[in-house]
Amino acid sequence: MRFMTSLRFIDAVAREKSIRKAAEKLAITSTALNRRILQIEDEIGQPLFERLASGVRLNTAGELFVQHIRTQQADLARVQSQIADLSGIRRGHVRVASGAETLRHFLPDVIARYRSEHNAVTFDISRQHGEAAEAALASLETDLALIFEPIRRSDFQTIATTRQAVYCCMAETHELASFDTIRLHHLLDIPVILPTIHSGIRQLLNVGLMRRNMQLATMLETDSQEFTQNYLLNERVIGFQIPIGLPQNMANGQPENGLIARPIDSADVPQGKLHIGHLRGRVLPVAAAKFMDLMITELGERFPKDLDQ
Amino acid sequence: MRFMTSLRFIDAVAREKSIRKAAEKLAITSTALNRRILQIEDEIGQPLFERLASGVRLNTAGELFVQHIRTQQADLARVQSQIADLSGIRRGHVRVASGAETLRHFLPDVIARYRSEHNAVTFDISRQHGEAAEAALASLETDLALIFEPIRRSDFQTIATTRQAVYCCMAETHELASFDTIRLHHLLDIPVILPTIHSGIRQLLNVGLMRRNMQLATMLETDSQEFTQNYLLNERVIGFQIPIGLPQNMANGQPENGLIARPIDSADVPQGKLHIGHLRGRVLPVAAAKFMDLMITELGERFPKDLDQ
DNA sequence: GCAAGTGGTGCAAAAAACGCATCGCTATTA
DNA sequence: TAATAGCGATGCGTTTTTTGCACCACTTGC
Repeated sequence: MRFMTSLRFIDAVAREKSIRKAAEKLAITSTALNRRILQIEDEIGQPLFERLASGVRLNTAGELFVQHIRTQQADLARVQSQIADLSGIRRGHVRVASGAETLRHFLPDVIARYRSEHNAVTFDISRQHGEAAEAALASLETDLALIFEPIRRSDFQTIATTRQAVYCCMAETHELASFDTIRLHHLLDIPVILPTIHSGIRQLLNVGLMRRNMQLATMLETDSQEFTQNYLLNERVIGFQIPIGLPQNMANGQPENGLIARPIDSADVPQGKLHIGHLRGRVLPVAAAKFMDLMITELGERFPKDLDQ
Repeated sequence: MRFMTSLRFIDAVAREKSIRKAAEKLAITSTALNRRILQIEDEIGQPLFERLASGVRLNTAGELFVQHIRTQQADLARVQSQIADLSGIRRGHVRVASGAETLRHFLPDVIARYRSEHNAVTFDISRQHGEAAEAALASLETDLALIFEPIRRSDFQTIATTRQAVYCCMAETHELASFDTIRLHHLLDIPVILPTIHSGIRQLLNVGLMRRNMQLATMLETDSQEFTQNYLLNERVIGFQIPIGLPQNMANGQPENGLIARPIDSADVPQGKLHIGHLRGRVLPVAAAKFMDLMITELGERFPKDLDQ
């Protein structure tokens, strides 16, 4: 899109906060980039950047203008997507921001299912905790977000939610594997691996622990699910997960690969909601909108009783 | 705005339905314009226009793209307006579509009042009946519309209304000038000048006449208020107007320049509403938003009892 | 006080846009 | 049916714009 070039350049400079750095990324010389910016500023009638010794920074006018550029880019993408949709083949690009929970099973499954019908559509999946995902929606860096509790910003528009209880994961030989439901007091003195405070799971656990004035024997804190799952096989520790992050068999209580999952009683730790949504007021590109529909369908199939639309 | 050139050109071709005609308006050769369009179509990956022997016409993709261009232009205007507003001087351009009623006294007064404070703001005032004004809002050719009954489209967002009774205008020597309020049956066999069917006044009159199963002695039908006002001095005919279209003295029942106005009893002809509004969902440029505020203020001063917000 | 950054500028080369002349096509008109 | 007028598309030489190089003026950090 030739007519977008100058605008893309300004966006890049705003992100890099430096003309020379942006020029390098854009594979042109800093002088050409500099002059494009001066030209736009001249046309606007006011500077968009403050010049600092260490680079540049958007001024108020620049903030307004860059916001315009980003909404404009997003709208152009939507229009292109709709136009591509006219010609039969669904073409397009979908950007999803999500917490780690959905990355292992849910998103791969849904994307495979979607691409089996529309293989011209491409994806960007970025792993981000809730707050960052909401910011990415607002700056139009992503189209859709999956956020597991809590929703912070009012400009996040939830399209569907599904209730998810917190599960304990452990080796199938673990002493707690014999319970159908885990109570918090069962976990006293049992070493646990906790997700970091950015995770909704951790925040729900904290609510339950505060209520009971309890503390867990935290042996390790990590954002890595891969680490947690693998470590559980080596030691008699407990990890935490929500059903959507588990293989379907494990979510149903059966063991898999030596691991087993058991829900925590919802009287001890409240259930949370996984939100699927987008930026309020945005019209999504066709591909993104259809992909969201499919995610909701898939959620309905996996958790028929717990889906809210 | 150099980066908008290609987009403006496409918009122009879409409006003219001809590359050569658009080129003439844009003061370039048809060949240059033709190549810009081919280039954009190439970048989009699909044609935007159907080529006919008599010119070009937007195809479906083109409709989508041109709609994008227009919203983009409107949003850019808003951003420019906000940026200009940052530097203290309010600068900008306001486009108003209105029926004839407000053109004689109300709009000139309000614009003069506005420009006495913000003389860098410029205006486009286009006279259009309700339906066309709503279409102009939807295609982003105008920012604000003043429409006197009825509102047809659901994407028109009313911000304020004021009730307006239909008045009879006549020479002050006219036999009906002695009544404080005119009843429809007074008008039997008295020659009248009617506004055309596009006018809200005409439509309200029709409602009253239908109810009473009456017909007026229509001597002439015209959209021109200038004609009507001047003709009333020459013959014993009646014209129709709403208060906002009258000098304030006449609206208060006093004669002016040999003419006088008397309201029709609202039991005979229902009162109508003058709507001030814009396209639903649009964020107006600063100048337009402030101008709308001032119009509403002015309405409140002129018709303190009849304003709804 | 020097080195390593930054954004800005003069000038020549490269690239893009433009205007002219002309083609091929279609609908209208004689 | 043949001539004509109007349309968009294209080849080519010219003009305008954009780019890259070399360099300046300036600030920051050591």
